[in-house]
Amino acid sequence: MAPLNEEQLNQTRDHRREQIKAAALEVFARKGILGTKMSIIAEVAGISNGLLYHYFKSKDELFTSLVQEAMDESQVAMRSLYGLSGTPIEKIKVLTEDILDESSSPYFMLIHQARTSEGVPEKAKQLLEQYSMKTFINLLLPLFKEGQQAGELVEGDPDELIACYLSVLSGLTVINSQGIKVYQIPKTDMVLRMIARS
Amino acid sequence: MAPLNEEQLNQTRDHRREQIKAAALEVFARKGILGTKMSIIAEVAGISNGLLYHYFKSKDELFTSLVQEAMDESQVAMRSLYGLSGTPIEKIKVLTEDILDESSSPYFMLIHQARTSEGVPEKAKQLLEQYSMKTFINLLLPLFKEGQQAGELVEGDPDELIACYLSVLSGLTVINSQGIKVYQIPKTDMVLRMIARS
Amino acid sequence: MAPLNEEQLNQTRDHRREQIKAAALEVFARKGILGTKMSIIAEVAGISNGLLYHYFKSKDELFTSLVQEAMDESQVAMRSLYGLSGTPIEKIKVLTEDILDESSSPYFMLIHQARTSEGVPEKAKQLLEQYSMKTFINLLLPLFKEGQQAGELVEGDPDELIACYLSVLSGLTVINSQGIKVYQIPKTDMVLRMIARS
Amino acid sequence: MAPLNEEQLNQTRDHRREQIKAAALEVFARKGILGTKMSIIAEVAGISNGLLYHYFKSKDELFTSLVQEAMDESQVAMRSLYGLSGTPIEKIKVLTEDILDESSSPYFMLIHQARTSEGVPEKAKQLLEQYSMKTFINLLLPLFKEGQQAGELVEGDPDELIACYLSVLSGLTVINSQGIKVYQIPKTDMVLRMIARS
DNA sequence: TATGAATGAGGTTTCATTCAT
DNA sequence: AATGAATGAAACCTCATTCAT
Repeated sequence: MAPLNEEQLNQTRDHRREQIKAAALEVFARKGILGTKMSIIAEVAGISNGLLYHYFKSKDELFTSLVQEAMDESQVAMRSLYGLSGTPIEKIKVLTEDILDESSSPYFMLIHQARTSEGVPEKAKQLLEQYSMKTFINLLLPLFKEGQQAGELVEGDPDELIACYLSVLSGLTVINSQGIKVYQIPKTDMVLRMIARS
Repeated sequence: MAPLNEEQLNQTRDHRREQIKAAALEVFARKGILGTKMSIIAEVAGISNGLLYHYFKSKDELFTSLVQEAMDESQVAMRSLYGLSGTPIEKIKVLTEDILDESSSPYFMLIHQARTSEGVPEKAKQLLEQYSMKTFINLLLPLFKEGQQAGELVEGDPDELIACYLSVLSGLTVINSQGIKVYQIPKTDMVLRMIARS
Repeated sequence: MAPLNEEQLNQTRDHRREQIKAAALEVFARKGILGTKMSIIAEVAGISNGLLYHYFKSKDELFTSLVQEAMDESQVAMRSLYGLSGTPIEKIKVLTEDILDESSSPYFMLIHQARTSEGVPEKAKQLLEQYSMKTFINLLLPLFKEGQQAGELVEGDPDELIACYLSVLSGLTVINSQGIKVYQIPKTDMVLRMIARS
Repeated sequence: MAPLNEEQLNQTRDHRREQIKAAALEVFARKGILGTKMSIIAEVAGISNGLLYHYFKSKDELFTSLVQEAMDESQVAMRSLYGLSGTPIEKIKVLTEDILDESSSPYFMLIHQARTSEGVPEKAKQLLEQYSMKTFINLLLPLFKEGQQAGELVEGDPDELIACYLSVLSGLTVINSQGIKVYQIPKTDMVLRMIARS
């Protein structure tokens, strides 16, 4: 008599949630919170306006949950570097390309939006403060230190080095998207030059 | 109390316009178009809400006129480099510090906002397309070429070099503001390393 | 497992209807029409949202059918007084206690809600007009007249007496519920004093 | 050059506020919070929807400020009794008529709505708890005690007496409005009988 | 010119009701 | 019969812009 078994339901629900999150991520990352209308997200997700609120309590909650996810994913990406083979600088290159790659960058762009835009919900701001920058710096610290010892990276306070490197990438990430086709440049090498010893 | 003569009136009028523009620049640069309310601009300018509309037809017009001005000022700043004494890389350093300096950066930030934000009026977008990037590149081209010939800058297509350099600065500009005190880093040197020959 | 026969099906159906009505009565009586969400009724009834609509076409219909039932029950309660032994004032006391008793009052509260709240469906209003007050007055008229003749009740137009008495009870009913524990007062005696001859 | 002097402005503003409050009081008192649409208040006040928000931050704030005012006014009405000449029961009769009089009752109705309806803002609830009932009881306590000593009122705990008396009036107040023309009865005398010694 | 009240279009959110399974 | 996802109308609220003075 039950219309759908529990597993099927959960599957559908999870699928919908992902579908909505994917749509929201795309739009939020590109347009920021204020530039994003819930109706657009609904449209992109191919669902009705009201259904959004079946899955997320509010625009703020949706945005915040994406920020949370973005932070997690970013950390995973950074942690995974240590599993790769290669010299420190090579690993950093992988990370850089990953961030600058449009297809994977929405998460980084979202974080950028959350950091630099107006209208970001308080909770998202707290997430950023808790996790961000310092956390990322700590994650990359061993890698950069190793790079410095190997003489691959420039000297100086590694914390500052990483912070600056991430800031530049964060900025470039946005420039890179937006449909702004400034120039298709091999940016990776240039960014690396900031931190690489010649 | 004799009524003001025409010149005085014009002076007052111009003064008001500048006053409004200064306020608007500050707010737009920090909060973007969508994050900026006309009422806030009025408040910062110390005038009433309605008076804004005596001087600027609309929010869009106000924003666009600021973008125009920002482009002009940026060009002036770049052109003025050629009047300085010093090697190319030294001149580029001056420009970089100028851009990264918070107090002078609102214009650069505004341009960044205009390039990367949602809700930018069509006319402002056209301005950006007309003038921007290519124009700036052309302005800096002699300087960068000179730098390459002098062996101070890395080799490669100078257009790409400049575009990338400006993109990074554009991104950093926003990071730099926003009260985001991520880290107080001597960014200038690091940014320069992207383009400087070791 | 043999399929259920028709009678069993009907029984199930009726049972469900009662289950829903009981839930709805409780919630409507406490929160009024506008304060009551269909989803809450479903939850209280322990069924799904959609199933409500298999048994009742709409919120309005559900509410209206409850009002109908409440009217009927109230009349039954009043009619049953005549079967009791005791003096008129004693019977009225029984009725009063019955109405003020929280556990039995939902029906009276519902009628109160229907009379005094916004958003009451037209059909429920018609029911109230058709049946209410005048009907109740007529039901109680013999009792009150008898009481007056016995010198137990104050004199005056018995219709007015009853109307006022019921109005007061109606008002108290709501005060009494709502979790408003203003004061635990032996209200019955005081209310009776309004109509009882000293 | 100033368009209107400050006094004129304040006058206009105050007038508007009162106009809005009057409209809101009327509608809230009759329909409760949930039954009242901001657009209706605007319509009744003869202004645009948006202007409401120029004067009151939200529906909740508007409602709450009215509740505050209603509490104040009620207290004033009760305090003023002590300035009247006459016996205690005569003063209580004045109060009763005042409350039951339709024209002055909106305030009492609003308080009733705030006490008994769903959707009442938290702040309004706090106001009710702070001030209500106990405060009113204390205000009337001397009067009722005096009445008891004079043998005009029935005996018993005066707190309970007052609480019950006010509850009945509160309930009647709503019945009385709503366009429910149940019966035009001389209710005052009947209500008084609840508390008056014969 | 200058003010701040006033308007109204448009965005967010809720919830009765319908639909697919 | 039963479920819970899905829809869409309608309410609240914001803010660019206009208006009366």
